[in-house]
Amino acid sequence: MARARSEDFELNRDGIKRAAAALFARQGFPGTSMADIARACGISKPLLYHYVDDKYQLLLEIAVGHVSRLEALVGEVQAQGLNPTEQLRRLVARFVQEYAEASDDHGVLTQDVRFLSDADRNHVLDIERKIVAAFARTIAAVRPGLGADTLQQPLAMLLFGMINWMFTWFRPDGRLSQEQMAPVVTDLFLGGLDAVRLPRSAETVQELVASAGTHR
Amino acid sequence: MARARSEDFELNRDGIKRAAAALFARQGFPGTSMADIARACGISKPLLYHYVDDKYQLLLEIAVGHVSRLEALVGEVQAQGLNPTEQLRRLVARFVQEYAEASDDHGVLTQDVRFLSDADRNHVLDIERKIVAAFARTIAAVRPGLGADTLQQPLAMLLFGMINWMFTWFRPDGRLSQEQMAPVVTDLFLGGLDAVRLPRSAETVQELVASAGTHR
DNA sequence: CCTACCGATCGGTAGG
DNA sequence: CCTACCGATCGGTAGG
Repeated sequence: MARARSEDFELNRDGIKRAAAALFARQGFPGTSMADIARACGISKPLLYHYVDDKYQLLLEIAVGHVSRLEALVGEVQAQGLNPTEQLRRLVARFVQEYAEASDDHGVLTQDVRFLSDADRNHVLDIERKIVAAFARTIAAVRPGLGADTLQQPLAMLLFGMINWMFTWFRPDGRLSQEQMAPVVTDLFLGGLDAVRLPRSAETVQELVASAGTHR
Repeated sequence: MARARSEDFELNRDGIKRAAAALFARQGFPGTSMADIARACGISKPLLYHYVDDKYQLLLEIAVGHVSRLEALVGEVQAQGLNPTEQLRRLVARFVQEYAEASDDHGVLTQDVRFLSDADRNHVLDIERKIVAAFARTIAAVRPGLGADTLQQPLAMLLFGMINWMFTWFRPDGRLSQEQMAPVVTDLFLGGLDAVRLPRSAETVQELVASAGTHR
């Protein structure tokens, strides 16, 4: 029966993608050979090529798959109708959880997107930009007024910095779990939001320097 | 005269290291060939090997050089005798400045340390740990009491997350300069520090779950 | 005529 | 400071 075989094909294909993601995350895309991936799966290289067209396709599917799940996650949280603060808290918690569950995919996304073609990379970056924009809108709703167009995007990136960077140092066997770290991140961010002041624009700084010069 | 040639040798060597850092940062260590580096320097591959022993040596010197400059930076700031808050503000400002000036070295340090040998990587990580410990002590001095041993290290890593991640998205030609972003980061972090609560320890959570189970 | 799968090797290029 | 090369390994595919 053709259907049973097809199921195995997809199952094996998923296993290969998971093995490839683990190796890409550890060794980088150029540092990983198809022979490495085949060895990790316990199959021959020709059999590996039975399941995937080439090495590049693996990278593309891992990156697009992960970023698409993150995009879906944003939609789920938005659909819950929470107030801005609770929505941000929920977004951070869900992202930390997803990163922890798909840490290899996360590593590939943050390290190896540069090896995609321009078109494919832009596709991934477009989805990432949508996600950042959703975070930025939630941040603007939490603290309206303060430099909405200037600061909300950089603030969203600082928040992503904390949670993205977490998975370069975080050890699951440490004293704190991901579930415990997520609220620490959100508390720190929400608490600090009120302390942030809109900096002078670069142009204003230059004007001040210029006018200070005339007073010499 | 041998001395004149030696000066040129070191100058050329520095140029090669800067070119290599730019390529490693862009393409990764395994994705960069010695031919790439020679081409970027406008020299032949054999001449490149006149200046450096091998590809690995370039990676090691770039990583150790950068992390050593960061360590020296910490010492400089500590020697200024500032109060904890001002010391943290100064540390962040100087690190952001150093990252901006040595963005290629920074990219290599954050992406390619994994390709060092165990011994060399541990040497680099030891210096990094000293730097993180210095930040953690300053944070503990700013906000004493709250989970000193449990949270100060993770909080330092969250701070590093914000400034390390900055250089994956920051564009120098954008609306905000590094000089403007540094105080935003520090304000956000210092302002949020008071909002952070010590989470229940993992053990306590497990005890609660276990005792909740007995009440069913 | 299909798939699943092997040992061996292809044309090119890596670091040296 | 060049061309010319090496042992090995790369991503990908041949025949069977």
